[in-house]
Amino acid sequence: MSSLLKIRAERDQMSAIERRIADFMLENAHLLRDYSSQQLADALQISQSSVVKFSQKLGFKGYPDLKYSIGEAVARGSDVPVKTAAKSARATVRESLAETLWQSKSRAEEETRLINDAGTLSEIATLLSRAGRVFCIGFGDDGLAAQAFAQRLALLGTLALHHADAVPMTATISSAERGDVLVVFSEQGQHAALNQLCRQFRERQGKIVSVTRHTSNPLRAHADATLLVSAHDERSHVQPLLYQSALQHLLDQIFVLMCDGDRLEQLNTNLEHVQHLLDPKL
Amino acid sequence: MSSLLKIRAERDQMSAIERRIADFMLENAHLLRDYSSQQLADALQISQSSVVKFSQKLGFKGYPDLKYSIGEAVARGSDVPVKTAAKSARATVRESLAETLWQSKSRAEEETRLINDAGTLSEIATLLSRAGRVFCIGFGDDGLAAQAFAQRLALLGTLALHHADAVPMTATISSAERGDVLVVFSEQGQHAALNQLCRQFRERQGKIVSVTRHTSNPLRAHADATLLVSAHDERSHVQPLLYQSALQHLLDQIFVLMCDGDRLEQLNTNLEHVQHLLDPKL
DNA sequence: AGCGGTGGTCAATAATTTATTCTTGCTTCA
DNA sequence: TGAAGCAAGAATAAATTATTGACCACCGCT
Repeated sequence: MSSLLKIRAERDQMSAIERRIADFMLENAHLLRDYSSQQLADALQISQSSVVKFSQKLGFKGYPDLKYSIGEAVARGSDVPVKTAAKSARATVRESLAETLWQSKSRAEEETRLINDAGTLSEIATLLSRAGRVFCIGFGDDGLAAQAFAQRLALLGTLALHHADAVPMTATISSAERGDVLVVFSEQGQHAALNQLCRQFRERQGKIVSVTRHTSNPLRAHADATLLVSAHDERSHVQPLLYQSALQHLLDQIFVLMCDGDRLEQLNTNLEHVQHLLDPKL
Repeated sequence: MSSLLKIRAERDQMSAIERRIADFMLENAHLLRDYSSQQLADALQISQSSVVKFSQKLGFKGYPDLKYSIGEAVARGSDVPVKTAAKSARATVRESLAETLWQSKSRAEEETRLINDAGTLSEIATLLSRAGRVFCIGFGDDGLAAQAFAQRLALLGTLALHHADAVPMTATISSAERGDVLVVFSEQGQHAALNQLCRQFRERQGKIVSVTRHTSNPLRAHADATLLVSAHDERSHVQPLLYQSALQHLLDQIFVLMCDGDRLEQLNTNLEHVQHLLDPKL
């Protein structure tokens, strides 16, 4: 996996100084060859140990190891595109819109893949498979994702409930018991009401899965398992699209993982019923 | 020039020990990452200084520099192909789920791109931009897509209404007038109630946009403009995911096309408000 | 507001790695 | 034979990197 992508993916979750290091590396990846950890530290006016800790935090043995890895990434050409360099001709933009937008989505997907290890995904899939009931909650766009996910689960024969409002959810949750799972969708993970809800749910012995952006946020801390999304674009109207796409892909993976033997049959039966409902002729 | 090539070229005029170093590096280029000059020397039963001198003789600043360069060469692929049999089968399957699923989505996206020309997309974007009110309707998964789209439009300052039920929609539509647009989401396009609705809407001089799978279906026939989705997978539980993804991408394109000047400002204002709502602290 | 606790930073320093120096031994050629 | 030239290694200097411990800021909680 490209170390540059990894840096990009983790960037959100970094402290100010770490982010400066990350940015420097992303921008000057090809110059890094001539930088020792000390020189890099001097260039950024920070301490050398910060550079080393940065490297280790990303999972490398140390600074030289990270440097080596970046060297590989650059050589491989999987360099992070400097910017989506605002193309001059509007016509060009239009023609390739589908393609460039999809590329952005692909990048977001890859970043997201890097920060959720496969083990966690299957753990969550197992957790949901064995759950008594699954509660999904989220507001705004997150609410729609929650609802869609709940519908998917329902097709698999899992009892899944969804709310886009904290008040009825509070009531519903008061009946939760051991074995139930709460899936909380919150891009920023800052919503006080949701944290409250989690505490309440935890008291009733339920398991909590959080789905948030890859920043440090209170919601993650409360959760038994976390799903993380990374999606970036300087254009404020595009970023939400990328977030939604990466999030959806994550959920889709969970869904696929849950589709085994019995549940798959259940799904097929349900799909057939739905088909009939929509078009009695068939 | 690739450092590996250089080593091979110089090999013939090297001393015995240098040649052993050269051979070791050529054979184990991909393992060199984990060797310090001392370890390499130990492995070859030679002195560490010989390794350093070897590096310098070849024109590198020192051993790390040579190592870095070899890393690049390997990454660039100018090396003997590495065997990738390391991972266990199960782990590989798991890890690649994300990737293969995404590839499937990419395929669906591409198919979909091919059957909707850019012109149609911008026409629809224009239509929606100029619309008085936009009505979105769909059932099941389509309903969620409709809702999400309506929410997006609302953020752009367009008056957008959404229903997942034909009955209230009928009522709402009865107030439709020229300049309004109805966006009908229906994967199969077979739903009688929706056709009914379209007829009613057309009588009131509204424009109709259909969003369906790329089959011949009655809904397409009723529409002024059509969006088509292509998504195929033999696994019944995967196909809906692909459909959803491709559909979403189409809608995202429309959305991006609609984001210009005024509306973009409106969007940013709205996003800010939403941000405040979710996290008053910011 | 106050209070542990956590996490991040830096200066100092330890540890490791790399580079140089200096010595030795070998070969070559006058 | 002996001086020059060169390769290699041991010892050591230099550099780079990694760790430690102290300090501070911030966060969530009471």
